[in-house]
Amino acid sequence: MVGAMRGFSRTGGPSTPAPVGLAAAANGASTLLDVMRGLSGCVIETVERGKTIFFPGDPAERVYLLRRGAVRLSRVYESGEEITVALLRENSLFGVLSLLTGQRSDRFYHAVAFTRVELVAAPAGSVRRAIEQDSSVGLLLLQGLSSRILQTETMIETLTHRDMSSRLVSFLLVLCRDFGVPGNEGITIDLRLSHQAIAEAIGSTRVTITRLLGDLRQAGLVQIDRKKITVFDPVALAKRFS
Amino acid sequence: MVGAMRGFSRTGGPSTPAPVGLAAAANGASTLLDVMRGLSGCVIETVERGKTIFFPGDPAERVYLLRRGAVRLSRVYESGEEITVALLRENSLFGVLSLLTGQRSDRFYHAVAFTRVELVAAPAGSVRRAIEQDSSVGLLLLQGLSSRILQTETMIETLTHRDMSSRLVSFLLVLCRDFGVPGNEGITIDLRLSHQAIAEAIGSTRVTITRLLGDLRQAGLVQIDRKKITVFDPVALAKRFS
DNA sequence: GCGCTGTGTCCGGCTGGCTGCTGATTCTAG
DNA sequence: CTAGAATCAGCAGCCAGCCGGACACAGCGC
Repeated sequence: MVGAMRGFSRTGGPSTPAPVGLAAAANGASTLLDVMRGLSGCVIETVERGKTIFFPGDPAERVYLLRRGAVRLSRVYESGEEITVALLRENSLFGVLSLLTGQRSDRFYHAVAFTRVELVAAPAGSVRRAIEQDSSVGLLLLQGLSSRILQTETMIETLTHRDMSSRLVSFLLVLCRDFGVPGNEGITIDLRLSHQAIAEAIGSTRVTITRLLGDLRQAGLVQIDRKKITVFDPVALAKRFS
Repeated sequence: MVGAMRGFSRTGGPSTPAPVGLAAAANGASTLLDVMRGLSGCVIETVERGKTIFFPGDPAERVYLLRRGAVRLSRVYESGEEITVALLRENSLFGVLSLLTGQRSDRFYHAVAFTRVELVAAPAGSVRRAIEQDSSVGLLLLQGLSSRILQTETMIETLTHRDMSSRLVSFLLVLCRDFGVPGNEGITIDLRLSHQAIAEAIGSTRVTITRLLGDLRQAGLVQIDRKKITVFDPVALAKRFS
């Protein structure tokens, strides 16, 4: 399994062969992206929709920053069932497992490009060194992780709703927050979502999602055009909680 | 609401009035606890079981490290319903919201001491400064947050199980990992858990939990003595997934 | 053209939520 | 230490919501 086709196209190291993580240090207002790009051993990758970024069981040696697109983190069970643990939006950090204990560890999630994706990957050791050499790096990473935690906790909130209707509504609102682009008639979720994908994210089944989405559409709350969902009025939708 | 009884007992600042976050810096092998204790403005608190640490709406200005005990992070709805977003174990970092954007923000969770709790609280600004002055601080905090993320994601996995039986089993295993103390006849979860509390954590109802726990007990998989659950054999329990 | 993936719909069956009640246990205040 | 209050646990019955499986069809890519 390890080493199977990855569908990557590497565009070499950092655009400028920066001196180990000091480039970004100079000004304090630099972004996470700048920092990551400046790391030694950093690689900028483009991954096509549906291709794997890492498999469960792969060694965890790099930290990723999602620069563009969406990534799905999922758990695969022996039964073949697959559940989505997180749908990462732009500027999310992932693969942080590698930052933990010095001892070598393996991925247990499956990371797949949910859309065409651009990401920056840096070796964990390199990240550690950069932090030691430049304190502002640590702060930026910390903020990145903090916002990941908040996102994840919102998702937990979504999942503890008892009835599927509330769960779906709550999930749609999360998606609006993370992937929504405002249009003239509401917020459009910029992802091509199949009912199956939604079901895997909120712990339901395809059929149920079809039914509930149909209800929402008939109620005039959402619109679906070629797998893209538009929420007309998030506030009105939020009232749909049981 | 803000400023209501908190049930705190503050034991002054850092035991030694350390120079702004440099104390812990000296040796690289220091712990998160050492770091936090060394921060300027840091406060060590003891909170009794059931007392609130922060309310939703309180200003988010401090970062907490849970030194001893368990903390429940929950969301309170207008309906009066309350769901548990996280059950934090020892050495968990929380209140990280305050690290984010420089602009002032407010808590949206309710943090309650689930057991008698000892915690270290430091102002966000102080944490930021410490990171800038001592790079090793950033790394430690990062590792703390990383492990929080992994915990949270495990919880998401638990919550996406469709049938309540699997969900409960999965949750019990999480609790064993986080709060389990090995005994001569299995692993005992060192928390006094009411059925209601479990229900609020896994999105179910009190009655269902009662029934399912009864089933597990009758199957000889767990034992419950005065609200403390003992799992005889986690491996056997894990086979209980649908 | 064909196959694949995704959507829409129907139905039977059962899980699990809801309500109401009772006895047990724990907490608190006097 | 005890009495009363509050929380907790267990049980039963009812019913809706959701799952599982199955099938037809639409759209799209190859």
